[in-house]
Amino acid sequence: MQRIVCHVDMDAFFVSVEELFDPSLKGKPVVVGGKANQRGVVSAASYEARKFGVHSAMPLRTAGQLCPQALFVEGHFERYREYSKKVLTVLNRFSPRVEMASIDEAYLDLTGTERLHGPPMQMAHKLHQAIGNETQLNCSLGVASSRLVAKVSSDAAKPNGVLFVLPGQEAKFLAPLNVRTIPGVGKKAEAQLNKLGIRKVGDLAKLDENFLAAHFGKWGLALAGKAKGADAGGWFDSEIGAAEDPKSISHEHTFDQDVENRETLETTLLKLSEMVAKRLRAQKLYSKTIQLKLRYEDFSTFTRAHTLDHATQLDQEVAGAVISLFRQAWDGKTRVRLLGVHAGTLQTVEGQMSLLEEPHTARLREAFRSIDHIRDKYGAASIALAKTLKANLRERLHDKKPD
DNA sequence: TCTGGGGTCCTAGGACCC
DNA sequence: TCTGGGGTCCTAGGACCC
Repeated sequence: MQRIVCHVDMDAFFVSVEELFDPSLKGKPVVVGGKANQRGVVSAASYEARKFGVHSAMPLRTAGQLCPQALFVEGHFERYREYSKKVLTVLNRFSPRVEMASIDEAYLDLTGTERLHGPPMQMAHKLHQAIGNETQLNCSLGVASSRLVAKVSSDAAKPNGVLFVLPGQEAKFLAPLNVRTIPGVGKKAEAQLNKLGIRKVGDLAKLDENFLAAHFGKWGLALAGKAKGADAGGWFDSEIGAAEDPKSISHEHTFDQDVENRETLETTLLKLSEMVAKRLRAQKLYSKTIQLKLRYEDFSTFTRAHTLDHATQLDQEVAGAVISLFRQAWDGKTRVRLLGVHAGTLQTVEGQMSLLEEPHTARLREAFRSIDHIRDKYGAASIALAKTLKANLRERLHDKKPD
């Protein structure tokens, strides 16, 4: 049976949601991400702001210079998650195989739904209309025989359009587009391909796949397939709607001003550790590898990892590992721009643990579970964990006292 | 222009084991 | 004194995506 994939991409999603909460923003240049003089980048720009050259990932200060009259607003991720769920609810009516690929885009497998919903093009228009009616948001849809081509075509359909690439027409559709439009080809890869005289997807499709494999290895081989419109291995080749467990959970923070005060830095690491551990517990996951991320004032960035002898979801164990990595990594002088805490190698059980430790950590786990509960109910300020944790850690790390 | 925060996947070297 | 081959785990860094 002919595979049919639909990619749904919300138009200027963050901006459009903000407009629903504040209709006075409509029709104006709007930048979501923060104030024009803040550290940070643009999360989303309205089409009016884009006319001035503003685009996402651009530093806010640059956006402020390009378009001083733009309205700069903070992002509200709870709102975006709420609207993302509304979109998903609509999608679920159209196919049993749906997958959110990020907060503002999704894939639907429409293969074999024809008898229920009509031909794919008709169905795509019905879906487009339903999303508009039920969320008050615009989106663009791409329909094709692979995820890859569906994604590229939803982009070509913007704004607020629907585009169907007929089976057999994939290579023809892709040929005139820049290589950069292929997902996975970023700035670096584009430059390397350009150096070889490859600019359009059509140039790529003409090449022998052995040539690409010789130049770019495994990645080049997949690229040869993508140039012809195939999902060609990797993430694109996975089945739609086969939800996978997360591979990592992390939080990071960039300071408004670079920091050299140890107290501030370590308190920040404690907060980040708490946030990470709380999410581990919420998702019933345990992490074996804890990683510190450190970025200095000159933007040089380092990571340092520690693998525990058992997987954990406890604030104290995450924080303990991260603080000790930090004390080994930081010279105590260089000003710090960013700190991050990352939990990797996630599993659903604690796994091996020494028999001596077991009863102790089981009690701790209970304690933290109730703390999470109280926090959810009364807010984070109700329990000042950071302070007590910090005192604990001082003992453990300095005096090497058993707790 | 002065660069967020949350992720995924890939590579490559070294340790260690058989 | 010269030295294989494969597998897995760990660590660090980088490209890329939204």
